[in-house]
Amino acid sequence: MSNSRMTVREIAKLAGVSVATVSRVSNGTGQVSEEMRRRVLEAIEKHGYRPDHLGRALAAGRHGALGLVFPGLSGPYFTELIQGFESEAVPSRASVHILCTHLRSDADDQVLEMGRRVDGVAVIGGTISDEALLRLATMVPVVVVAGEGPGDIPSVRADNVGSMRALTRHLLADHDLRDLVFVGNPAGSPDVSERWAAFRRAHHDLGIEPPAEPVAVHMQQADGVLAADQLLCGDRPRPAGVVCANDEIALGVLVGALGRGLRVPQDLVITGFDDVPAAALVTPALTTVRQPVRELAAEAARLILRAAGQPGNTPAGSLVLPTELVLRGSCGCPAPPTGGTGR
Amino acid sequence: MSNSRMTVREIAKLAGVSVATVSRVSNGTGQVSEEMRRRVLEAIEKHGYRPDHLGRALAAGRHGALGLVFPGLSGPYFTELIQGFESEAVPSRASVHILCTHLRSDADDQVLEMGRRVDGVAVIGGTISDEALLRLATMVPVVVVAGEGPGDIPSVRADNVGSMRALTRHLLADHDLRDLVFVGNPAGSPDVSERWAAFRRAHHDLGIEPPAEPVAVHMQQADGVLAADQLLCGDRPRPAGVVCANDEIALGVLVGALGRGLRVPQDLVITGFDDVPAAALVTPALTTVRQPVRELAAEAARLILRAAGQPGNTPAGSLVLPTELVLRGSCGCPAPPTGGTGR
DNA sequence: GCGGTGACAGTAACCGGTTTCAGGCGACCA
DNA sequence: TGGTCGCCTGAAACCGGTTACTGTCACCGC
Repeated sequence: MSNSRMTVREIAKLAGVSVATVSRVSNGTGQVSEEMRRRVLEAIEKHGYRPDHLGRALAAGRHGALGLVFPGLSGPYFTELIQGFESEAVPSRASVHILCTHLRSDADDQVLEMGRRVDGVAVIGGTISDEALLRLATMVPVVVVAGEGPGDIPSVRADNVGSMRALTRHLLADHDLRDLVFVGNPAGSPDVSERWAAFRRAHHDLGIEPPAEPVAVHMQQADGVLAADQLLCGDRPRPAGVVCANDEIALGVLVGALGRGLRVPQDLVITGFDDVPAAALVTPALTTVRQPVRELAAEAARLILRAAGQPGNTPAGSLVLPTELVLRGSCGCPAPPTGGTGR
Repeated sequence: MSNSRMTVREIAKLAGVSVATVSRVSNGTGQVSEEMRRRVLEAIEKHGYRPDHLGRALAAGRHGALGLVFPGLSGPYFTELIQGFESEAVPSRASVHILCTHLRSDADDQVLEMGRRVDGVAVIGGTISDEALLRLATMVPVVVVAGEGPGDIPSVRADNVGSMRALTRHLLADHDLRDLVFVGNPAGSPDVSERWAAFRRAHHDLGIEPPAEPVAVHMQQADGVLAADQLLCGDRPRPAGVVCANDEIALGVLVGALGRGLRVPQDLVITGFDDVPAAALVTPALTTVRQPVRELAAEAARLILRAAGQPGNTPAGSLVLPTELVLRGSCGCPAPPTGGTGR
């Protein structure tokens, strides 16, 4: 195998056949005699020929690629998302292009540029403007993940409302807690926005006045530690429970609380959202909501692949995947049977 | 703007000019009279024409894309890596293809396939076989990140040895600790392998016998919790210090230790590696080694872009970025001035 | 008036594949 | 022996851009 900068025409010449035959052999399409096939394969093998993706894609009118757009990478949620998406795309021989719009002002343009390089795009909710989303959708199939798209752009998301409402109700009714705070920034993502709304709703359901404002922080563990600083430091009365927008924040709050010598759940109840691996393992184990993140992304990839495969370019309707309330020790529920992993 | 499935030739016909003129206008190259330019721009605007990336790339003989290959996504380290890489690629109008080989048996093939779709690839050390790496390098410029490549494949990595040796020496000599354990799997990645070797080396430097085996776990927080279970649970004598292969493991161990009522650093010293944001914020703050992960990845992207820009396809030599020992409370050093963030 | 020059536009080749279509050829049948 | 049919092969068109090259025309100086 020499240089791989061989073209069909060169291989054809070397094998003494036509380019059509080389193409047929390398794709396994059409009828080719044994003798021809042997000659072609020999030449291909000898020179390490591999057809160029660009030529192939151009002829096929298909890029063989999917795009994934997200605001920024933070924590297990996004890594799960990426892996779920990727694991669905790769077996379909589609490569995965990522675009991380994080704080970039020209995000919309970059997304549109991506639209010319892939066969379909999954956009995490709240990442780009509705206008850009709509324009993108005129170019390629688009799916919004964890959020809702404008127009009839389909979406794939988890059931935030049901579980968060159940979780909050559990704290308020079953554990008879008052003075809950919500940690997370509703303006930061559609998911958090829904969770905050459901948190308030659960209060109203029971005729309890919810807090007026959330503790608006970002979504990483460090932000949870900061929130703990803010909530537990000195002067203000300590809340009875901290309902966090995700597990990472919750783990940060947990570390902050334990580091201050507080006992969880006796002195402070903490809950998360996502059920990341660490949630089951910390002491006390974290009460949270299990969300099928990987599946969510895989479903998005499937939708796009299906739509890209058809001429009609129309991804089918939206999808809401179920979530599951996971009660563990950090809300005051008895810890599971033994200190088992629960993984 | 109607459908974007317009071609140069259609636009040319609509504007009453030749394709060459359309191309010149849309690229801003060559000389075009004001009148022609106006007509073309009008047609482009009216029909929402955007040149197809495939045709362009084919003509240019360049994909306009870089690849990034990693074993699996876990934690802040990889998210930083991706973001660093991406933030360098995007301004150069290169899209980023990712490939997550995680447990896939056909990883080598998939990497070679990627080699036909991009202008260059960065591979995280220890992700694919040396053979695949060498073949990949015959197709496109390749850089190994956090590890060493076979042959003359260039690499970009952080100085693991110097800092880990200094850190271990600090624990042994300055804090006079014995019975240190190392948590991390040297076989899992070149980075950990170097850190484990440096940990042992520091022992030998001082004539102290290092532990024969590391506590081999993966690199996530949950794995740290598991390691804590294993190390602190009951029967065996508790080690004096736990040197972790990264901060996530360390945070897991910390949570595990605090959850058991141990005091850190009085009862147990814990150190990490990476200096993730949470490291400075937990109580006690984590002694660790700061590693410029984002810069590492950005440097890799720059190397590849440079090599891809030249015909010679030869990325220049390797690069070792400096790291920095960060002493905080978890090793027994006095906590920094106040509880400040140190971020 | 003529040759030279510079600005601009268009034709056609090219990038590297796939695929249509037409034709050659042997087998088989009447 | 002539006619069909089916299998195989190759020439050429095509995918959607870019660009080398050719040509036209106006304007300039001598």
